Amino acid sequence: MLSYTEENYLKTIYHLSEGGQKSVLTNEIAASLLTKAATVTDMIKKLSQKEFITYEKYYGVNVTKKGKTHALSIVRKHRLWETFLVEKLNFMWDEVHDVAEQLEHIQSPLLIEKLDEFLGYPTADPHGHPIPDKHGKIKQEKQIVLKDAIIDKALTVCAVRNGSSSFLQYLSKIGVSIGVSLIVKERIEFDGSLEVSIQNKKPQLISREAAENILVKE
Amino acid sequence: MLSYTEENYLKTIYHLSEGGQKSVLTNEIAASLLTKAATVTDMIKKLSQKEFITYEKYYGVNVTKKGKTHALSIVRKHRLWETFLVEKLNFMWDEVHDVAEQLEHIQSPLLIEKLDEFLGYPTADPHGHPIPDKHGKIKQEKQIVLKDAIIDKALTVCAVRNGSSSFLQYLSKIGVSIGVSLIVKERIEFDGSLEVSIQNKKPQLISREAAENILVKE
DNA sequence: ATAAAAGTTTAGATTAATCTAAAAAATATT
DNA sequence: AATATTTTTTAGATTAATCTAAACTTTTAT
Ligand SMILES: [Mn+2]
Ligand SMILES: [Mn+2]
Ligand SMILES: [Mn+2]
Ligand SMILES: [Mn+2]
Repeated sequence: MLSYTEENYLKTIYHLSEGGQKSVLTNEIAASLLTKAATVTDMIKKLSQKEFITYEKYYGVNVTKKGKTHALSIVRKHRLWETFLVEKLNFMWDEVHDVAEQLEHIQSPLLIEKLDEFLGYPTADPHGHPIPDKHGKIKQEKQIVLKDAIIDKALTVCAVRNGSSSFLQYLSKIGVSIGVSLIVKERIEFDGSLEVSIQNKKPQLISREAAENILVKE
Repeated sequence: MLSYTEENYLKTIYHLSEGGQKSVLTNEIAASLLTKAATVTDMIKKLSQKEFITYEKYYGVNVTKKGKTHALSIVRKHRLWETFLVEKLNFMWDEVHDVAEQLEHIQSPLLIEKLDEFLGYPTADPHGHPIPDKHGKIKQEKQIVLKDAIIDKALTVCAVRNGSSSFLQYLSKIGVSIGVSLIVKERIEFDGSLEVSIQNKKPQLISREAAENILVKE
């Protein structure tokens, strides 16, 4: 139905549209995919012609119902594969993204059904991101950005917003992973960094930058 | 290094060159890949330019050392994935080929290392085909085509030569799978079909066509 | 309200993979 | 040995994905 490349564009557009209801702009897509605006314009035309997105010239694109369904199936595959790599093959959580980027394009509904079953129908991937079920339904927990958390309240890490190796390796180093308990002890006015106790250990500083990329629940 | 398409051509050329030492001809490749001779000629030029094969105009191609190494790594991936699908995800042996055809192109040496370990370093895939190790070494058992087997000798099925669903489903139906014991009771002169006892049960007829596609050992 | 800047689209090329039809070479047949 | 047949290659198109440069629209700043 869609080529490998078209799928990557659709998934990216879907992710850029998540949350806000503004249209997704050509340059945003180009930046995400490390490609050029002219290339994006061409692809946009193709995807809108196929009715995965709607497109208003100069004003950006929106994902259609059909587009969202397909995008969610790609996201589902990506996250199930990431889960497989970590749970079954003992990958580190910072090693899985690039491989899943390829595996998400494998076409076989039976494979995904059976993989899901083999993994015990997981609802979140190794980064805490929700895995859509086979109908595209996402079980979303209420989560807060660590940066905005209340002082002295017991929190649990539930996801990361950034899947880069450097960030994930940094988190591993300071002892942060999904499910770990945190308490914010102090917010430093000057640079927005936080003093955080991880698993009730001696508080340590986490930069504002990092705190913006850690999601927690109460 | 090689595109998805180039890998498919290289693997096909490698398989066509297995056994014999004759050059592989343009039309053979075209037939295997359901493509046209003109397309094959172009691809041959590309692969020989990259030194995966040598090419003598009008006389066909041969796989180089470098080409064989790469082809074996694709075959290794294909067969490891097939093994995974059957052993871990409970696919039937006739359902795995098309998915493995896609999975064999995933690029990640780490993934294959870990998959191999997860599967316990298997030496044969669900069809009895040998899985090259990470150095490309194949552990090949001596095997006989059932058609040529000696009458009344105890045999064990070790591989199939044809991976088509229809053939594999037929085999499942008559109770033939890898490891099953067979005894050829009689060879029918007229059409070359064989009367075979499967797992010591009442002998039944197997066509010459089928007997040419079953490999056994003593 | 203009003019400048920023963002987007169009025009024109390029590369990979494919095809059909024509030309060329090798093989088989008389 | 000459001719016919088969096989292979070349020539010329097409489609997908990409790029640069130029043209056009929208937004921002004077
Ligand atoms: Mn991808
Ligand atoms: Mn993830
Ligand atoms: Mn393949
Ligand atoms: Mn196989």
